[in-house]
Amino acid sequence: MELSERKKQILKAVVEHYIASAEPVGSKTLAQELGVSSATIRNEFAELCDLGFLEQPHTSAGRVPSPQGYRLYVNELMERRNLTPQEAEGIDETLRGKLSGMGGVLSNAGQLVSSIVNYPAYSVKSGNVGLTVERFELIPVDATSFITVIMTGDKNVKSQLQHTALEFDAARLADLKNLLNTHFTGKSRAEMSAHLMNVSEQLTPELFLVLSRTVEYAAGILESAGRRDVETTGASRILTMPEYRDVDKAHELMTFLVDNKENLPVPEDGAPLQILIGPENVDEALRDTSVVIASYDIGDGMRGLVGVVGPTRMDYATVTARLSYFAESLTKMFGKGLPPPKEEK
Amino acid sequence: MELSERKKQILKAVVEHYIASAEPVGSKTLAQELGVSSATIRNEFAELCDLGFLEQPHTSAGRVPSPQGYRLYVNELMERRNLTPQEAEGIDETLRGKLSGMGGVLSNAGQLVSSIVNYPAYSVKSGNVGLTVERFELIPVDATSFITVIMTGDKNVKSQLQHTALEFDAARLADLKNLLNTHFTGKSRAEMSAHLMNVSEQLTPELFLVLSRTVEYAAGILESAGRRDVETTGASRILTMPEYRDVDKAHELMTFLVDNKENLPVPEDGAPLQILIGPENVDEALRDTSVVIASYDIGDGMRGLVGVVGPTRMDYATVTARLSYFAESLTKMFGKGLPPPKEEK
DNA sequence: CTTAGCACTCCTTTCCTATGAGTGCTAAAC
DNA sequence: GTTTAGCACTCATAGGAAAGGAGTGCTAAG
Repeated sequence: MELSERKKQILKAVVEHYIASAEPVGSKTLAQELGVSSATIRNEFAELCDLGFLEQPHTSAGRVPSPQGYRLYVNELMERRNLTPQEAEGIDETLRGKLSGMGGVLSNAGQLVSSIVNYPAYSVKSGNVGLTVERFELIPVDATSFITVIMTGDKNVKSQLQHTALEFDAARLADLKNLLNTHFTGKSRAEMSAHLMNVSEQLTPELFLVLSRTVEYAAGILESAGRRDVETTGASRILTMPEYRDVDKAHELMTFLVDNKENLPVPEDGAPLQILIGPENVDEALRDTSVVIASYDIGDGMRGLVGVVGPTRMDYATVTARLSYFAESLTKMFGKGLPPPKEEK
Repeated sequence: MELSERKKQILKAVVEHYIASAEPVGSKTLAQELGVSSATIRNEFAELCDLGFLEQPHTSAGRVPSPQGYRLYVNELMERRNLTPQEAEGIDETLRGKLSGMGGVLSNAGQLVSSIVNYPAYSVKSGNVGLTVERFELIPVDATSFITVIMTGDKNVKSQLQHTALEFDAARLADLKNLLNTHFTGKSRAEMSAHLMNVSEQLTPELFLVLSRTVEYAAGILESAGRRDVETTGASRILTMPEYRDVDKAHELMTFLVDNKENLPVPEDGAPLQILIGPENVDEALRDTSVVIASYDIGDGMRGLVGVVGPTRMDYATVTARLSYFAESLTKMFGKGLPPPKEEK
């Protein structure tokens, strides 16, 4: 069933007042605003309560939006405002500063978002599970050490100095490199270690040791690339919010954000922006919080993910606007950025 | 002037009770413990107050150690206990787990320490300012891209895929590599950019662009290696401590730990363990906190640094014991670790 | 020098009482 | 039939008084 226009207006007003003040909204406040008497508002309040859009903290208090109320607000009532030029400029500024300053925007995405929206935030590096090594290179350094360079299928390059017990002349190194490139490229971690066993008998123990070191290094790279990494930042921002004046509540959420970050919601579908309100979160610890998640394009068809966590009384309009803008900016940056930052993390 | 033995005992007892309970210690408590009457204790209390080792929150409350009291406790009174086997095992366990699991123990040092001592902690990666590039390597990938490998003076290796507008055959690449190795090794960032200007005229603009990209990449590496990095972890742990039941106080410290981490104390001298108590901290924000800092040997004569932050009522005995053990373990690990972990961060 | 005794301080807790914002309901007005 | 004025009622919050109690400082005796 559809709410009357006035009910919607009232709900919208309640949500917005409550977001701004964190205090239950009374009928008088809205009476002035909507040009009807407080009694009328009260009647509407009562109905909105029955319908489950509003709640009363206690009998003689004002009204507070229920999760369902927020949901309707977010879906239909909220004005999807654009950023003010100042806001946009601020975000651009933040992005520019960090982009040139540090290697990875990606690893800082959470931090950036948190400072942009002023709520705790998290960023997810989705694991690239099918990744394999595309190429091995070995560069001689001195008699007993060489540089291992590994390029993975996603064109990332990692390298490491490797000391050995063996002496390597150019020819032996070339042999080793050949061995690596013929037998250990295009293989998963499991396949690599299986293969390592296969060749173990054809090699001297010393050479085998060197080889397995290199392969382990490669496996480590694949493993870390395959791992889904979640980083949270700005958790302490909740301490400024009235809902977390209670230290225990704050502590609970903060430890969750830090220790259980893997359980933060990561929607699988590709919606550019997703909002989870209160009990819509599966995780018990997020039942009175809302999460806004945006995804952005990293290039190579890969997607990055950033989320914002806050009380259900979150400023959805601002957060969604800013987060969308941020995600779009990032997508643009990766789209046009000539060589996408292959900088090592 | 030297305190009487009994005064020391009393001070010690007060400190230890207060550390355990966070509540002012009364004369009765200690009377039982020391086998004298509460009146005697009170007399001693009064004198210890006059001498500045104890304080009274208010006239009719028990006594609390003053910073000076903690200082004496730490310097003379505290029993530098050894770890219980369980504690040692726990730390070893933590170290082992993280060591094999992740690349850098270093970057996780703060986190490890925080979990070991149960206070917020930080780790400092001291900047290597005089670092230069030791060697450039370029590995052809396809016509218009190659891998840049850079080994720095400290034997760390970083690499990146570089796309160019130019076509590079093996000979040109070798030329470029030569140019890099003859003119841009052993140079500081400033010298590198100066040199870049010098050679700019002898090259085609396209080639110059490629060269400068590579040099910029190198400069970036040196810059990040030269930067002193501080990371804090476990800040939320303060929320369990009675002194931070007050959200505003907690918030103040937490934002300091996160946003001003560069201002966390980094002693220059090489003491293996240093303790800063309350007002001994220069920074205003740390005036009611204590900081315990340990340094450990990374090899190559470099030192790592980890610090623990907590209320002045910190459990110094446990923290120092565990932190020392941790630092020693790390030193040992780096000492014997055959090739010290040159893993890229 | 130690200790029992005692008056005193002052924090903490508890209980009580306004206060007041806000409600639900009824009955009149539009 | 919706809107509104009026009114009794609810209940969280703030303020203040009183009680309780832990701990003190001081004095005088052991």
